Amino acid sequence: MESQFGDKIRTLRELQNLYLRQVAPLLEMDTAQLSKIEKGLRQLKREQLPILAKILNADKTELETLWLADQLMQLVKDEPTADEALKSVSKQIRKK
Amino acid sequence: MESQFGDKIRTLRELQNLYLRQVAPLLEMDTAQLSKIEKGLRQLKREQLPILAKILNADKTELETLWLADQLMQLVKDEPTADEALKSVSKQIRKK
DNA sequence: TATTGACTTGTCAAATATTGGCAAATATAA
DNA sequence: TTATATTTGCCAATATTTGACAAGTCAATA
Repeated sequence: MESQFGDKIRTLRELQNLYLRQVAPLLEMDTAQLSKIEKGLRQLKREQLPILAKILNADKTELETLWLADQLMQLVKDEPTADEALKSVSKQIRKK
Repeated sequence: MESQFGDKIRTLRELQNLYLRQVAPLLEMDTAQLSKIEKGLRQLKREQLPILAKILNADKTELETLWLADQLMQLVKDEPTADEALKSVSKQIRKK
């Protein structure tokens, strides 16, 4: 599982029987880019998330969560203190 | 509290009675940069962490955790799904 | 086995973002 | 005022990410 977000949007796209070439232009990119995004080799821009959610008829919040989780994972994946750091941030967030 | 990491290394530096101008060159930077790092306006490079820990006579793991937490915070701070995303990553990490 | 359509991969220049370094500004103390 | 420590603003240099295109694979099928 390379990218949870990528896997998800690929699955959703296939469920809707859409081709890359149909979706990509709606995001103003070419199929190559979207292909890479689905494989986790590139990041979708944050502001494109709602657009994609609409295209795929998906829950925006769920996609946002997966997208953010991917970003976080990238940051912590080789960090020995990942667990503690994540916990610490959760705690800080909850305080707000 | 702008930056947990910055606050911490500033405190440690002051405890050791060191000036920016004494520490900065050991990290091959000027005082302005280090000042910004302590205030959370710039990031210390990951690979400089162990060097700084040694200079400040600090626990390397603790600094790593604070440093990583700062990076994570930057990513999630305006995200409505921050909490869920953080939890999800924690779970994935634990599986490894 | 040739063609077609969908997707993937590699490359590289262009666009963005981050950093380094300097000079000037501020602050505090003597 | 002078001296020392730190901060701030600016912008060039560097690094990272992206966009665009071409060529590639793969599977279905004529």
